[in-house]
Amino acid sequence: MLAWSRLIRAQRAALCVVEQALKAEGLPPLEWYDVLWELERAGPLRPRDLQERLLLAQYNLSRLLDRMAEAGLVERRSCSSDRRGQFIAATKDGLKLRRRIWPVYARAIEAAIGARLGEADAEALATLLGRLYETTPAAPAASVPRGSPASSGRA
Amino acid sequence: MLAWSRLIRAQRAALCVVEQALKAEGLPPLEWYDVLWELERAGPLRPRDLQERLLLAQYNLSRLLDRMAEAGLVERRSCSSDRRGQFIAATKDGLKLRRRIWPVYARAIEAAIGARLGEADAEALATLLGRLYETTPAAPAASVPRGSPASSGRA
DNA sequence: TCATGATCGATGCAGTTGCATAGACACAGA
DNA sequence: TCTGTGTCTATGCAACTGCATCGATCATGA
Repeated sequence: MLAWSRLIRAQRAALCVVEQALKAEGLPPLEWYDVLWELERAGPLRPRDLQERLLLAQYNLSRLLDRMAEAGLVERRSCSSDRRGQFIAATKDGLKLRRRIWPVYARAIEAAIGARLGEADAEALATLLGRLYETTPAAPAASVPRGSPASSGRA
Repeated sequence: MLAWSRLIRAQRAALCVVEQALKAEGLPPLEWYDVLWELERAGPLRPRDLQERLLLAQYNLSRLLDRMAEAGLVERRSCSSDRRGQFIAATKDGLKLRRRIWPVYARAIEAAIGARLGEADAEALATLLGRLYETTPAAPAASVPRGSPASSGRA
C-alpha cells in the first residue's frame, strides 16, 4: 500500500526537518513543545489526558514529565479528587519557553509542509489524515494491549 | 498548521497499530521487513543506498544490519569497487521471513489505512504525501548536517 | 606521487524507549 | 467492611537511538 509507506517516510522526513531546526536553535525536542502547548490551552491536565491527546505511551510521558519538571517547565500538583493521580501544570518558565519555540517551529513546519503543498492541498491532507486516527464511534478501545501508545480513546 | 500535527499523530497511530500486530505474532519490528523488502526487489545494496531509500540514519542502519546479520537474515559482502564499502544481501532465511511477515503486515496496514479511507482517498493521500519528501530538483542536499536521517538525496 | 578533503561505515557513550511489573488508590459487589 | 478487579502513575532493566568521532578508503589537483 503506497499510502502506508509514504505516510511513514513523509512523516520521517518532515519530523527530521523540524527537529533539526529546533536543535539548531538550541531548543528542546518537539514533545516538550507539544506538552506545553496542550497545557497552555487546556489548563492543568492529568497525565492520562495528556497521554491521549499526544498519543504518547504512558511510561514515556511519565518520564518526559520528569525531565520537564526537573527543567522547571511544568509542575506536578496533587489531585484531591483522585489520590492516585495528579495534575500537570505549565510553569511561567514553561509558557515562556513555548512562546520562544513557536516561531522556529512554525518556520520549520512551513518549510516542511506549507512550502511543498500550498494552502488548499495542506487542508486536504489534514482532512485525510484526520480519518486515520479518529476513534470509530463504536470501538471499545480494546484492540491493542492496555496502556499502549495508541490505545484508548479519542486523542 | 493542522496538517502537521495530524501527520505526526496519524503516523504514530498507524505505526502503533501495525507494530502491535507484528509483535502479537512474534515477528520482528517493521524496519526489518523494510530492509528485506528493499533487498529483495533491488538485489544487494550498499548501506548508503538502503539508508536513502528507507530514510534511516546512518548509524542506525549500521546497527540494524548488525542485528539482522546476527539473526542470519542478511549478509555483508565485500565490495571490490570500493573497499570502504560493502554490499548487503538478503539470505534465504531473510527472504523466507519476509514472506512470512507480509500477510500480517498487509492485514494491519489495511486495518490502519484501507479500512478508514477506501481506495480512492488512500491514493489521494499517497499523492499528497509523496510531495512531502520528494527532493526538489535543484536542492544540493545540504540543508541539514551530513549523515542526518533525512539528508542527502532522493529517497 | 602526495597532500587535502570528502565519503563510507563502525562505535563509545549518554539519553530515550519499550516491556513488564509494582505500588497506590478507586470502585463495585458480597 | 472486605475482597477482588480495574485504573493511574512510576520504575528496573534491556534494547534502541542520537551524537560525536574514528579509521579506512576514495578522488582531486598540485
